[in-house]
Amino acid sequence: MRIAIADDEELFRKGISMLLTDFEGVELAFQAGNGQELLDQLAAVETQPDILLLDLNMPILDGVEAAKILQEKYPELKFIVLSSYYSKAFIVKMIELGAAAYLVKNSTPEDMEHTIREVAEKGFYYDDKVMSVIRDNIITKTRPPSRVSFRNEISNREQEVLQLICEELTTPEIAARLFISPRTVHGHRNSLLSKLDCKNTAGLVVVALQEGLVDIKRMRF
Amino acid sequence: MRIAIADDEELFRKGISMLLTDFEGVELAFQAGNGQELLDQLAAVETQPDILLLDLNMPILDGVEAAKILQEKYPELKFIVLSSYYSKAFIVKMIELGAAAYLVKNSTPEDMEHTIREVAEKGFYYDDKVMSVIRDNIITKTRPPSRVSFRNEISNREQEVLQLICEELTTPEIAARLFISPRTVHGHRNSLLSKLDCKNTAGLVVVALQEGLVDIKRMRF
DNA sequence: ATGAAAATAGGCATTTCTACCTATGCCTTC
DNA sequence: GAAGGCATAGGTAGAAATGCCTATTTTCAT
Repeated sequence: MRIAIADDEELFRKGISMLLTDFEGVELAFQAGNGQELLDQLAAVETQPDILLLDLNMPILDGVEAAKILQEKYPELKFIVLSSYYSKAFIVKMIELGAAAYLVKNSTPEDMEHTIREVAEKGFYYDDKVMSVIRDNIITKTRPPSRVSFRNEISNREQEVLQLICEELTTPEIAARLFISPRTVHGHRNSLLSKLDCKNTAGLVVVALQEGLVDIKRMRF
Repeated sequence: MRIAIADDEELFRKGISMLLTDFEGVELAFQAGNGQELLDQLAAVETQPDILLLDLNMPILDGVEAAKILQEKYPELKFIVLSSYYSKAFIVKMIELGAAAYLVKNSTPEDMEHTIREVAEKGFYYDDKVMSVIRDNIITKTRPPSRVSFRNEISNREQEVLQLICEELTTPEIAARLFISPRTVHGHRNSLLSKLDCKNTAGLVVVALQEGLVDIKRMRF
């Protein structure tokens, strides 16, 4: 089984390489320090690696962008995403881009070997944490806006206003859409800022998207 | 742990009941022969069951319809879908409706016990087959809209400004952070609005998050 | 070295946002 | 029936954002 590594940290790459050599039947295909190098190497080698360990944080061409290209040009290549943290947004994004697994960097070597072997055998491997994120994502995405965390705290009207803010409407536009006074929209916006503990509109949108408080289907894309 | 069963076949229900009594710490809450009976029983009992085994094929009110109502009225109730076949469409549908697990009827008692225990402990359990269906569904659902990446269009400085906007900084704050004039930040912000085709800050944040143009790790949560 | 793009910065005008207030009518819950 | 939450709406201010201009310097590639 040939494994390639794409990570910007030299030391990390070397460390992983050492670990991989200890694994039965595993061979290092090549290493890359950024997404561009990775693509260059993939284009250069004659036999493609079976599995790629792909770091999210890389200069020049990062993991997300690299994954988009991989999905297009090398759909057969199974890649395991390496990241420092469990980030909801990244997990979802990378799974959507075809990631075979999502491995946090402070996992044990045993975790890594297990992940690699599962990916080799079944084509993918999602641990409990990742599955949980995926499940949340499926359920909240299809059951439009309905969630527990902040969902309990904000009122229906506030949610409507939040939705429209995320759809790039200004206060007067929202007022017109909801047939209420702009001042009322102000009030709801202020409640949202307070309840969601934000400093400005940007914060509201971040929280709304991260917490699934709005219906993404109604938005751009 | 109290478990309820909803299945139209008397013999199957009895058989499952017998099996359940063999499991450590498991107690039968009640049985129902169709969806309507299930809802009646749920409304009647004083203490809700912890887990529900829900058959898909039932007369009067089938599993799918029952699940919709369960999701609405008893969102806390974890239900395990029982079905005769692995059907992609059903798996996807039921997971969307909040199913905690999908168990085919010719599984072994050990499989069933394992599923029940995992659901009790983690809140859900998807076996390899189910996971595979979910994965296919996610990837194919999100692949079509292959839109252009904005990554290449925005400059480094613009990306930095975008990042800080998403971190809820105002223009003067961003200017101070980057040691440049607020007017320059204005310029970058305007370029972003233009390049990303947005109407306001809210739009910028939406695009930034959806397209992964910013480092989520540096943000709230 | 010439042109293109990026980064820098400003003027001016308007709109929008945010932060303090107050206040009323309508529900539901206790 | 009192209390509290919600939706409604307004006053006043100042801060921020947005639009539409111009202009310089740097940087990079042809």
